[in-house]
Amino acid sequence: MTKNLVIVESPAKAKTIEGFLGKDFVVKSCFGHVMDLAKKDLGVDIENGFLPRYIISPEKKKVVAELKKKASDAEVIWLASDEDREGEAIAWHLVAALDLDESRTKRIVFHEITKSAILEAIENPRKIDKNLVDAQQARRVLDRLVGFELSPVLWKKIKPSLSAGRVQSVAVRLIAEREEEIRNFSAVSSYRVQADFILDDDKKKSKVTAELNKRFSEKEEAIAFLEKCKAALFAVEEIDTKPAKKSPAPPFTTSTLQQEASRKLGFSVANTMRVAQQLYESGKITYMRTDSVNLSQMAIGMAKEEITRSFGPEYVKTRQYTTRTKGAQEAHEAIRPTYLIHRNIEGDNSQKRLYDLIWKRTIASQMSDAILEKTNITIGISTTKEKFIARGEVIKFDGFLKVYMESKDDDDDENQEGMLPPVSNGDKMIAQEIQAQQKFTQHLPRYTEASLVKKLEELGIGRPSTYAPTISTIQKREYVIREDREGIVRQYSMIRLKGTKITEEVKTENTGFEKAKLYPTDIGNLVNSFLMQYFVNILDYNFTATVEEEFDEIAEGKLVWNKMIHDFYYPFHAQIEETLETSKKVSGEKMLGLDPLSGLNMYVRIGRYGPMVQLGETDPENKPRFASLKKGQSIDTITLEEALDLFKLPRPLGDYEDSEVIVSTGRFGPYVKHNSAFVSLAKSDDPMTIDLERAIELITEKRKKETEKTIREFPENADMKILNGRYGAYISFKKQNYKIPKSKDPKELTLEDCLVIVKETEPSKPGRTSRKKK
DNA sequence: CAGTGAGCGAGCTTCCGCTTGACTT
Repeated sequence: MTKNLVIVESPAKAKTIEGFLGKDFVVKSCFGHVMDLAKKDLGVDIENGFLPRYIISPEKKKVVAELKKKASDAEVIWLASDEDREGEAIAWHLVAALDLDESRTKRIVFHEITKSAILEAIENPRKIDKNLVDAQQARRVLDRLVGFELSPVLWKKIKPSLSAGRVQSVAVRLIAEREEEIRNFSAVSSYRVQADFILDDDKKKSKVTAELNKRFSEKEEAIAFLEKCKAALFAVEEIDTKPAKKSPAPPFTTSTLQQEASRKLGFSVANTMRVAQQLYESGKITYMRTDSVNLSQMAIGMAKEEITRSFGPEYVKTRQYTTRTKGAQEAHEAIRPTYLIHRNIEGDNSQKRLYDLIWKRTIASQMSDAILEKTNITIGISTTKEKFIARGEVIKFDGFLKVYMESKDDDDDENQEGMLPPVSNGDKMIAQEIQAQQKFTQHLPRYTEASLVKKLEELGIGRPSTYAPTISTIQKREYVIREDREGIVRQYSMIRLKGTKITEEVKTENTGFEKAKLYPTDIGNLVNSFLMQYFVNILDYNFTATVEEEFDEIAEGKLVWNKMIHDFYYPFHAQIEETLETSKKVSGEKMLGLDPLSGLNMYVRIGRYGPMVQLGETDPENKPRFASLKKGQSIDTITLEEALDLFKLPRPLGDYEDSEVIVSTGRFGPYVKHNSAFVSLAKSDDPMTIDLERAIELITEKRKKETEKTIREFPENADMKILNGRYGAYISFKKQNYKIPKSKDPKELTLEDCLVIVKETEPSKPGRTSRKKK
């Protein structure tokens, strides 16, 4: 008999809390939401006041059954889900799913996982806040209505299986629009002038690098300036020294952790979350999905101690940060080490590196400001009114910089500011060399996964638990692709004045190289422009912020949730109907030109299976030829020549073992076909240029792998095989696969052993990756 | 797994936000 059953969302949290409470308490977790709208139809009864049709989520049936059993023999059930609208809804769903009666059900909340916080929560139970639940219902129903009415429009007007939603469609819009801006950008160049001086009277001949306070747009102006410098005298005219300070960044939230792990460690958003989850589950950090920068008093106390011990009391400056993020719900603490005293942890390399980052960020957030001194030295030129400026920065007290410095997205540090030598007004300077270098303006940077998360968070779109899944959805739908792209080589000119000689040199630089950046695909662009044309209100960057305000009103009891949904739905639904009626099917079709050989028209468009080219008209008499675009090609940029190349496949390479070898490209990329066997080409192979020799090499390799795949065969029974797969050895029998018990050595198994295993074990179910049956 | 792309029509796809395992050939 359990006296008290406490239900929290996360199992790791359950374990911790159980330790704080006495033996009269059992703590279990419900693993997040247990109920959701039915997936069939809309899951919402529109005619009946938008009544949601809830079901217990199929994957939660087991959890619910277990909790129900535990609850039935508990005296009091404490619902301790998070204190935000999703958490409130979870508590409410638990009441329904577990069939709890009000008299023995209590709702409690806490913001930090400490004994005192939990005990205090137990002392102050409350009832479920129905207004907050209603705000969640409004959020849920709105997302369902938008997603499930918008997506089918895309199926009809563009292509099946596409998706649209309040969050993902805005994410795609951001990327598509940024690419558009970059396409329209044209770089403008100007000449930046820098001089290397030495101090004339100084014995050490100290060096000073200074930049001219003016850039020249034309090369002639830069040369004219250098001409004036030939006979000029340079002297210090002004020294301006002023104090400055730098403050540490607040502790990590999900979004800032993803950004810093991306910049400092090169982690993808998904990888960061996976590693953080591992750290959380082993008790090393606090919860990793949070929008709060808040640290508990206990954590601040630990930080103070740790900083005093490691760096001295002058390095301590405790701070309580306030969350400014739009729509933040702050159900958790910031992400921090559970015990700041643990400087290092056990674990794999990724875990150690991410932990180190979290430790440093947390500690730094409670450290003193860095005190700096910034100095500007103005150097006059006797022959002209322009000035050279030398900038210096000296750290007087390092403070938090001893531990941690936040990275920036654009880290092209051109002016590294360091120490300047001591100078006085009037000091003479000698110019060793003056360079005018042609510089180009830069377009806005493309989004990385992490900088997209940052932007979404700024717009108040998405939640800590959905940033990583959203990023993966828009890539899975092939709206967006993450890739590296080569830069281009560009020429720039460098004009130097040394002594009295001016020389000009044309140099080259590589520009525009991109690493792991997000690009819109053809489908992404097409879907985005369609949605922008017909549903600009949903794609509006302020749409979420506006509905969030209404959700807040619902939570405050000032607005009835289904009234809000009613007011949103009917105009929106009319828009859907109108679009279905008036808009044409779109494919982004363009004519590229004429095939010089056949005289047929070449078109490029989005087909049922993605971007494609079509040679000839759609005509039942003379069917056109089709070909898919290759990876990396786009309907925006493909040329007629490239399109013609696509029809050069399949290409016969010659004969091998008396049958023809053909190279072509299919659903899964380029391949070589020989007899009825297919071999995929390597990344480095090009189907247009591959020769017979290389193709035979690929075929032989594949055959070798095939033989290695078989561990054992039995002459007595051809159906029975022991094969080596991705997850180790397994038994294959009559097209079914069976696991081999860990206790058995696959090499030692006899045919009899195998037959026993086949008879006694269930065949492995085909995985999610296998093709669906038609 | 492997050269699809017409048109018909069945039946399917799809949202966001909370949580982790179960499982893959």
